[in-house]
Amino acid sequence: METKQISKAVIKRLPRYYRYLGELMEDNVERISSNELSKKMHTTASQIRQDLNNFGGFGQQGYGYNVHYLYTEIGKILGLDTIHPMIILGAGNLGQALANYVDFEKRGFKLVGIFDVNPVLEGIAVRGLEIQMLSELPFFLKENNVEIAILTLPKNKAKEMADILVENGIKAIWNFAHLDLETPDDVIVENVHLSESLMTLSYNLSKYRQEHVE
Amino acid sequence: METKQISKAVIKRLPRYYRYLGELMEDNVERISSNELSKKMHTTASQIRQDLNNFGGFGQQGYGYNVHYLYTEIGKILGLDTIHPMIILGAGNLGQALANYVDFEKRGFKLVGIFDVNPVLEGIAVRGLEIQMLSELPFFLKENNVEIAILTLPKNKAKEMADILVENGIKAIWNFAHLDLETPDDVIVENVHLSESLMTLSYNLSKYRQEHVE
DNA sequence: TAGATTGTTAATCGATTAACAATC
DNA sequence: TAGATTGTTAATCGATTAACAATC
Repeated sequence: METKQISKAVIKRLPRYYRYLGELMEDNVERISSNELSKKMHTTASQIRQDLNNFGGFGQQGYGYNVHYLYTEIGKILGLDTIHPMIILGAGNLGQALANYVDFEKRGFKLVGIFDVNPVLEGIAVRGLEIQMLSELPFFLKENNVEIAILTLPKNKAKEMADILVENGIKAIWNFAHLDLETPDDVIVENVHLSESLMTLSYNLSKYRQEHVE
Repeated sequence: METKQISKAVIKRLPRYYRYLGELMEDNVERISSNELSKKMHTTASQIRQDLNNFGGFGQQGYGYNVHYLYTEIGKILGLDTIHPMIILGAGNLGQALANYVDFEKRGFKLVGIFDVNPVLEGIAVRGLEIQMLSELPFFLKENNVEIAILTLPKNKAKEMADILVENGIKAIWNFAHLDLETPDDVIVENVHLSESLMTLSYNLSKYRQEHVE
């Protein structure tokens, strides 16, 4: 089944809509118009309507959007209505931080394994899971249903492990390593390049200084 | 001084150029053409030349770009040639993980303070810095030169602290909290919304499944 | 019904790619 | 010099915004 191609820009905005709708629900707001929402989100009503209409007509003329309904629908679109078993490769500071993110489990992202190379870490429990050695990974992948692998290993190790993940049929990698993974087309890679984000901040700061101090 | 407006898309790509050029330097590559680089980076030579020419003519006809020179110049553009004193607000898992990121210090991002609300953490050393109480933050900001504040606090606390940061003249916030900070125009906010990144991955996974399994 | 607001088409704006003259 | 490759202008493509008929 081939679905209509939806632009990356739209997809990147969906989680933000989801977040705002969640907040509206917390505030017991029942319905909202694209215009009101656009003001809250500092965007245009037109963009909101265009974005949502990629997925269906969730609103009603003269009424707007039902907050709860829209929240649920966007949740479905984002795949938050199913459980996603995840493993973490790299039990360093970042790996452990991600393991302890409560929000993820709430949204269906369920941690089922955590791995590292460092023998010192073996057996230490993180969020109720004992850290395993990366050498056990291929066996683990064959025995367990894993959807998403989180890569928080150093560059070289990350590259090596990505190959093993692909060989064992993993189709989604959340990559925190400072490299672009070379994976087949059917493997989904979502990168979080923290240092690049910090450099962007640094750029904006420098530019601001140049424009205002001199 | 008003500089020509450079699009966000271009700026977001700069750190990636910087990373690739760094790798080329490690491999002792002296010069590279936009065409070669475009193949490595899976982009177009045209885009590379356009991007770079926003900042100046770094190349030479018939020769290409000198890797070391271009690396240095992009570093300067990104503000990596100066020291940026940073503080971390929130000494939880993520805060500590970021504190221990070796790469940051290498690029001039120098951690000078780490804060939390939890009294249990007070005085515990992270990367040689004792965790301080957030109540001491305003005083600390008055006494010390701080450029960047890293926010790894929960939502509510983050909102509150952002106001204190702004009041005390902080001009750059690296925000990991799950909210959009409402700050004055002259405050630069760079968001890292991890859960939104994970949802994007989840969306792509769901879409892939729909297109291929059914 | 009248007013509000969507869904959707058309217009505009911006970003990417192509092309090529300039020049090393 | 001839070949290579940039810097830059022009063409294309895509995304955002505006407008408005449809309809609740």
